Amino acid sequence: MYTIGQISEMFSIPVSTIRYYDKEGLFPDLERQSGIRKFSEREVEALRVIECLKASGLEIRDIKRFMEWTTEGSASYERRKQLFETRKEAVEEEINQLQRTLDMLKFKCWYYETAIADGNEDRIYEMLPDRLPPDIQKLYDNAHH
Amino acid sequence: MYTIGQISEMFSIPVSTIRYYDKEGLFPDLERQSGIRKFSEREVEALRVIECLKASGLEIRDIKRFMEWTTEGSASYERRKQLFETRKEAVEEEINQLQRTLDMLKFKCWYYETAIADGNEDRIYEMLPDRLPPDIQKLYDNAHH
DNA sequence: CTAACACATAAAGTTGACTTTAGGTCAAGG
DNA sequence: CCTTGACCTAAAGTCAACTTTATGTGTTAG
Repeated sequence: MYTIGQISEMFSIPVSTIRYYDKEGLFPDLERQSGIRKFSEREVEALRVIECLKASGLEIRDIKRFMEWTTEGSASYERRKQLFETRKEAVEEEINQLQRTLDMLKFKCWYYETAIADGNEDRIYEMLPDRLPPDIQKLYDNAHH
Repeated sequence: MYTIGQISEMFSIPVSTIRYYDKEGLFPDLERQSGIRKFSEREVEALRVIECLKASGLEIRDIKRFMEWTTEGSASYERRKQLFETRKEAVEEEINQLQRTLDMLKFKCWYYETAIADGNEDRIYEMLPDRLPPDIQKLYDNAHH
């Protein structure tokens, strides 16, 4: 059993944020001893799931819905699985998007390295849009539509 | 030359958002003809950069600073390159983080597939925390610190 | 005994990135 | 001529996710 302060330490999350999560219903079965929250391993795992679902782009109110499902036992296995499948696809798409962003950033790094070496952007303009060095051309094409 | 409506179409961004970007100073040299904004290829490329920097996690006020640098010509090449290098590292870190999130999600998908097959979570609890199938163990370990 | 801590609440405030609203100009079509 | 549609502005409103503030309780250390 942990206090809110210990959980805060453990996850490097402010105490106020954990109280906020509790207020929003993210710990449906959290116990209390004379008003004081007592966090068990169940809540520790819940917080890991909260961080995961948050990182996947889910909003607090939807995380709350999920946490309510966990109190229904085996009746909600299918819904819970569906949620994780959907989140998995969303994160895969997000990673793809970031990969394209990364290609644009790499292109811009090359762009300014070249501009610094030349003192101007003239030579780059002559190479644009389809006479760039092969590896750079790939980045450029991937990033520009 | 494009009107704000054409740019809105081109990028699938609301007109109000483009006006907001302009108000925030993201198009430092935007021309106007009797009050009406005229977007050139320069602004089209600027908007591509805005989307890229936004996706990299940069805030509007910092994107504004970058756009001001572009009006300084070759004097700011070094600063601009530095910014893209930093953003590149931030996005690489973000992708790593999302990869760990993805491993957690894949683990949870397996978890509920197994729970659905068994009708309960008993067998999973017996495998936790270090007797999981090898490929699943990898996901679990990667996701749990 | 009292001061310092860790805990608690309710309610108000903050932040960033938009979006909406209310009002106005101007050119073209029926 | 008058309505429609695309443009304009300034200012207020929205939303999610916290954070801060003001106030209070209960236990422990000097």
